[in-house]
Amino acid sequence: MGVTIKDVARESGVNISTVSRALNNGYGVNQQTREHVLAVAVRLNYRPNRVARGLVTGRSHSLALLLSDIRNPFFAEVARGAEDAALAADFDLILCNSDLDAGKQMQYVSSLAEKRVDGILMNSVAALNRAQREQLAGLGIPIVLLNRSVGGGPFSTVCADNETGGALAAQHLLDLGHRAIAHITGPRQHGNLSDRERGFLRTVRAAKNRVHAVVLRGDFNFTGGAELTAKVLDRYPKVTAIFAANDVMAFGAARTALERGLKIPDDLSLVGFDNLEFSSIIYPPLTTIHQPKYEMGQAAVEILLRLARGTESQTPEERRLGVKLIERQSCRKMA
Amino acid sequence: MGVTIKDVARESGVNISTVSRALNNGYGVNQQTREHVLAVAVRLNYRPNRVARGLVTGRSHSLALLLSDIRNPFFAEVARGAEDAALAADFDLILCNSDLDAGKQMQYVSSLAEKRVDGILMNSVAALNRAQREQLAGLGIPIVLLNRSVGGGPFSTVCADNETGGALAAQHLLDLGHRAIAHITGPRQHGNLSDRERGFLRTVRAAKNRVHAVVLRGDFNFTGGAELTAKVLDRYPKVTAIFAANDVMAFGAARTALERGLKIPDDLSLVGFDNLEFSSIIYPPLTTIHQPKYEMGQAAVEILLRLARGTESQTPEERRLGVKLIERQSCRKMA
DNA sequence: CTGAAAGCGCTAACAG
DNA sequence: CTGTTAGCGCTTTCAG
Repeated sequence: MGVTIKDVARESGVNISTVSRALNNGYGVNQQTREHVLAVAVRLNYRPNRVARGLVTGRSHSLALLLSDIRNPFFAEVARGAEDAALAADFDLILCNSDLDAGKQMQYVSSLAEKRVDGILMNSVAALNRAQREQLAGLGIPIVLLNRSVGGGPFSTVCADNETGGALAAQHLLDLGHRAIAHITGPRQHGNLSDRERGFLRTVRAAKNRVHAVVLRGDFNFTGGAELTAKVLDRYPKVTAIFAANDVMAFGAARTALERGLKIPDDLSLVGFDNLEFSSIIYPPLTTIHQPKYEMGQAAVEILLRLARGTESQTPEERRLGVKLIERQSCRKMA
Repeated sequence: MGVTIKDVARESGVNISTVSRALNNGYGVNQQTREHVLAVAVRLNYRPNRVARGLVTGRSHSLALLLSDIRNPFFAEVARGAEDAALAADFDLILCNSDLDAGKQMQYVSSLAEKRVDGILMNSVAALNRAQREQLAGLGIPIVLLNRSVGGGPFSTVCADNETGGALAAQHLLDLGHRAIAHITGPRQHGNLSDRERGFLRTVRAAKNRVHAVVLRGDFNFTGGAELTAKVLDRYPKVTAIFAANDVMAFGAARTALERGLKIPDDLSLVGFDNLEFSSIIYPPLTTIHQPKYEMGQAAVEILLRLARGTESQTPEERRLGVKLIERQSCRKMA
């Protein structure tokens, strides 16, 4: 099982090093010889053993994508962007689901280090203690953090402009004439969510007319969205619009509205965040802030590749990608 | 960057082969020596280079998952099952998005072969010509095909019991008293879909009472579902229930119903297939046939691992996993 | 331009 | 139980 470079060398009557050169660099070898070698390689159906190559070059030509769960459509989109970028550079991508478990995460990283991956793209990183951060940094493997708004210390980061997104959502609702708006979101510690909140509040407070804004926190999932919306409806009957910190919460909000017989957007306007594919399928199609998920995965891999190519660890890069409002049919214009 | 087995050997005053044994098999080495070596390894923060190991053992301890697009939630779920199973065996999983492009697919396979992956899990395989099939088989890498109902020739297969699923859907609607049912589905060539259709038709024809059944074909996506439903409504006004060949089509069907002012389930009953996470989030929650997606990924990896472990290519295995009806709120009982 | 030789880090006989 | 010795398949000096 396996025709090696030796076979090709023997068969074409040259030395293995010549075969190697002919197959790789290309230069430093006679055009004729090269063509001959190539022909033989094809005839023999030779496939270079990348493992062997990796052993000598020290690089495996593979990257890893560490995320909490690929079933989350947000991550699936990021993963696709990352994989496409990796493929374009002829790298492959190892998928790791960490479930946000710090232990599992470190175990993955450790195993990836043994495999000599050329870089790791970490999304939804579990909180790391100092020792773990240092362990990561000490690995000598390029790492880029996705969706970490705070500086990644020694690591490069990629994230969306969450604050602007929050501002965009608020401004849209303001423009539509809403004067009592609720923002339903997750816990304070969540960096991205609090950035969105900050943008939202900043904008609302800067409004000319007096605007009532209220922020409610809960789980940032479907159920959380549904429950928080119920609270909003109960406690703040004057609210005419809800800005959900992500699309899934918005779906929950829509469910609660429906169950209470409220029509969206007639009785309640709704804005989400993420622009998941599903937000256009749900009814009514959701107005939301688009996050360039695919591009984030792509950008992260590009940075990783640059880092991996570089001889020494370069200065970390922080890339912030733009967001935009996608107007669909979940918001109404107030009288 | 890189403490090797040599360093550990020198530092602990034994030969590298002893270190290797201490770290791997465990047996054939004095308990004391082993502990000492292990301690030194830890102290030096030694991580074995798996690439080097792979070169000599001939196995890379990694599998590949080839699918059309990870953004499809169905595949994401399969991928999660596969990754969990791989992780449990300490293998890692390389993600490949082929977009159902035969060329891209073969290119991936070829590259994976160069990397010496220990097995390939192929989902949504592009149609392969004879030469390609042979090329695949000739690679000597274990391959399992997912979602291929027809025998995979030399390959093992894993798929859900689609025919039973179709039957289950039909029976449910029949039990509810529906007597005019439409099945909206994809092209005839699609093996899984035609299995579902067969189960559906078989059951409907076996019904005691006379039942009108009609099958319409189109794209098996959201738009297709929406368009086919419009056709059904226009051409077959007596239809009281639609069985969509997959959930996404059912979502399209729901959209059309909504746009025409029809209420589900009051005016139209709807059954899907797949049980995507979203089918419980949409309104009304969709009654559907559950496909064990996670388990399919898991099973495929288990077979792959068994194949990879085996010395010689064993006889291919065909695994068919059970499906079940998930009753939610998109169907009504007829008078 | 090409060949010879060293060696990447590790495992696996084979001796002892 | 432990050390010696070959390589795994390839790249990469270093000569020629």
